[in-house]
Amino acid sequence: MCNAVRERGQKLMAAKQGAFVTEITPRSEDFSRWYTDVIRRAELADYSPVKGSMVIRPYGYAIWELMQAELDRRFKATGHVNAYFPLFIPESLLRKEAAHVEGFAPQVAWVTRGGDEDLEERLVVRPTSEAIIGTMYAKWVQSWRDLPILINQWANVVRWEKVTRLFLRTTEFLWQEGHTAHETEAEAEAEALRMLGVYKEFVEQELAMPVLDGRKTDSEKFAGAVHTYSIEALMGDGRALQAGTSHHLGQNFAKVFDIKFQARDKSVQFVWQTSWGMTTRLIGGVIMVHGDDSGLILPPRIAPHQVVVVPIPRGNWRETVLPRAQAIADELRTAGTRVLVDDREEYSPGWKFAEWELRGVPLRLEIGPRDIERGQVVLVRRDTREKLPAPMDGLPERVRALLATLQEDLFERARRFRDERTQRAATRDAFRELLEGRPGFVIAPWCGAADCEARIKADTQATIRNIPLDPPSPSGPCVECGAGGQVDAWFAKSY
RNA sequence: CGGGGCGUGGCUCAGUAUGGUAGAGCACUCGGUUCGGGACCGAGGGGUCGGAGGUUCAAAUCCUCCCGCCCCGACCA
Repeated sequence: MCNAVRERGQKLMAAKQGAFVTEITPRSEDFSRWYTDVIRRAELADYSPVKGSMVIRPYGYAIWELMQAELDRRFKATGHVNAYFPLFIPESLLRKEAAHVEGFAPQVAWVTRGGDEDLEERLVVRPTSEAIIGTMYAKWVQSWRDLPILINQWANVVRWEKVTRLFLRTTEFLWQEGHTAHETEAEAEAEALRMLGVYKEFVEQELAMPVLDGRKTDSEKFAGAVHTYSIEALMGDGRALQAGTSHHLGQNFAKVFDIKFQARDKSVQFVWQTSWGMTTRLIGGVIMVHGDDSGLILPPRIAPHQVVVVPIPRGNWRETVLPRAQAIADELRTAGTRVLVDDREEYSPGWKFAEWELRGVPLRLEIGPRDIERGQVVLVRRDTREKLPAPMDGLPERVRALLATLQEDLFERARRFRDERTQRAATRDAFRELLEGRPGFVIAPWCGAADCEARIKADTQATIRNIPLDPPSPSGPCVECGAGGQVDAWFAKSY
């Protein structure tokens, strides 16, 4: 109660001091609350009556659609095709791969009844689709000529999570899962790495989120994989977020699902497989990497509205200002920019400024009678709040250039933050100090033993996020046990 | 799943120690004046207090059980 009173007091103070938005908890005060406040106030998502499950609202879904389009384009460009497999998987199929079941069993939702009859065999609601897809691949592959199979699926999956958070971990979530089958181990390995590269490029280019690409340790890899690659991003509170994973499955699933083919040398072989996925969690990542105390900041490339036009009503503005605003919007649209004209009369311009900042629109375009006299508009960047008067002539080009700059600047800012929060530790004590002082990535030599990894996790909560591809030689002995270091690993507390 | 916190109009909360039948601000509706950083005046609508039991003449308030959300830990995208 005391807290509530104090908080309200602080919010009022903030308002008096000229802060623009007072309806969300400041990021520095309580990062978690800030995160959920932003999501709800920006209308990205809402809690649903189903425990652990959320509703993705139109504005949030529009972001997902833009991500989907960009990812899908990249999948097609690398020769993949989309298909759809069933939501339900017979228990017996899931059980075939021992490590796989073991990994997923605690998170699986079961269907035991259909209508008014008990099922003869229980079904699981897919937590991932290796089992059902492997079963189908066994039917489709006879010869080396049938390979590779490069299929992607856009779907929902269910994992019975104990603790859920909007976007980051919900019982049901949306994702994309690629499942490929190849003739050789080298080909599968190349595919796993290629898709990791696609993910990195996508996240950095479209989401302006710098990521570290690397390999997971054995204890962190996907259940049933030979090895797992991931890209890891650093959130605004210094915790890491796994933004995408790509697995080399070897022949583990091929052997249990019997996916065989006649090879070029006429021998019968098992296929080599990969799988890779990205989820709606990325939306949570975008919020936590770019957002500020005023709310969301969306990278232009995934912003549902890249520009919001706010006409300033004054005098007979409906005859003068509004038509100009509409004309400018049309011009921008023709040039390929996503524009919204906020012509609502029930809200003041100031209210609209705050509202669209909260919703993360990258660029605001103000146009009023004064501007029209001068043949200009006022552009305002969401990230820096800079006000930039711009002549009406050549506006589409100016806006496009500004959006591109903003996209780059967001990436640069995030990269600088990540770099500032990435430190090296050579000793056990230094490692612990760094983690407690300024949360972020800590690079430290590791001997490769699962024990050391587990011990570090147990007393610092930090895990090895991944080990960079082509790691340099270790910088010293293992931070935990002092034995010869094998690699420099990237540690962090994570979501 | 363990520890802690919280559920009262759409939102933020007051009211709960001392039971007497629900209030504020914001939001919303209508009318008018406004509008270059969350405008103002006037008139309205809306809650049975997370749910179910119980105690009592009387329960938001006391008791029991259940549910949900948030935060911190063990598991995961």
